[in-house]
Amino acid sequence: MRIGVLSQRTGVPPRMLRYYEEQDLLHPERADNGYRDYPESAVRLVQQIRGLLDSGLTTEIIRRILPFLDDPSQIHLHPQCLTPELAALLEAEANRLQERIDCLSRNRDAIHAYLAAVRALRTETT
Amino acid sequence: MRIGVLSQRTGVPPRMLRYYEEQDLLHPERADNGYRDYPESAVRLVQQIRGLLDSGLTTEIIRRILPFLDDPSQIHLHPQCLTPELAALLEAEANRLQERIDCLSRNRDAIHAYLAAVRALRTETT
DNA sequence: TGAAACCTTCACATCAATGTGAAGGCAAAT
DNA sequence: ATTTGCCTTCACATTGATGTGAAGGTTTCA
Repeated sequence: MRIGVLSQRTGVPPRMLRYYEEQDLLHPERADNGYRDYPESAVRLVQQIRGLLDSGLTTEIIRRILPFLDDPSQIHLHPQCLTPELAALLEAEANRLQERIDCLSRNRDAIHAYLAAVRALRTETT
Repeated sequence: MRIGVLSQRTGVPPRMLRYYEEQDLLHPERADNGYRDYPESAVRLVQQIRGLLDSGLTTEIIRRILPFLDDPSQIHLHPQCLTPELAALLEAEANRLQERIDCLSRNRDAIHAYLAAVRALRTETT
């Protein structure tokens, strides 16, 4: 699929898709005329990249962990590919994700608690 | 406490503490000589702001939800203060936090799954 | 009193992510 | 075949969060 179609299906402007490619997050094939040719799986991939970017991860970190996220080909799944350094990096990234999750969860809970408290007050005084 | 102390205790440079004030996230008192004077509670507040910023929230959104997050004085806790519009805004923000949480959780799980799979392979072939 | 270490404001620089426009080639349809 | 719309690259602008430095006042302590 071409860049315009992928853009429409993901809501991400073509300019950004080219930028993600420049950042080594996408690697579309090229047609004979030089046009980018994305596989069907690119739709989910772009959505995943967007979600991670929106969650405050930088393209550099995304580039590093992306190869290990729901990779269907599992080409990396050879034990000798998981050096201790790489394992440590992945653990560290997972921990940083967890920190963000905890932070967001706390604040989500605080918002809900506030709403619940006000509503309780309202019914109480009705 | 003065800005240098708060900076040391939070790891956030003074420049940023002044920026957060400019963005209406912090409101320190001023001493006679014009120096900023932060209360003890500012330490936790700054940590909370940092967590939210790191999680991809913008200062504008943080400014809007901050008054409702673990506010001990509960000065906002009057039912008539919670207009339907404000309630909707808070609900919407909570939902956006939830989306981020889900996205980060999925990717954290994917990393863990990858590590577990490689480790299983390793023991299997040992 | 003077030096060191803080504070103030102002201003300009940087960095990542994104917007936008120009100049030109390709493709599908009337 | 020409228009219309998409594609290409190149390049400069913007925005939000930061870094950094200048110029000057304050506090502390020797």
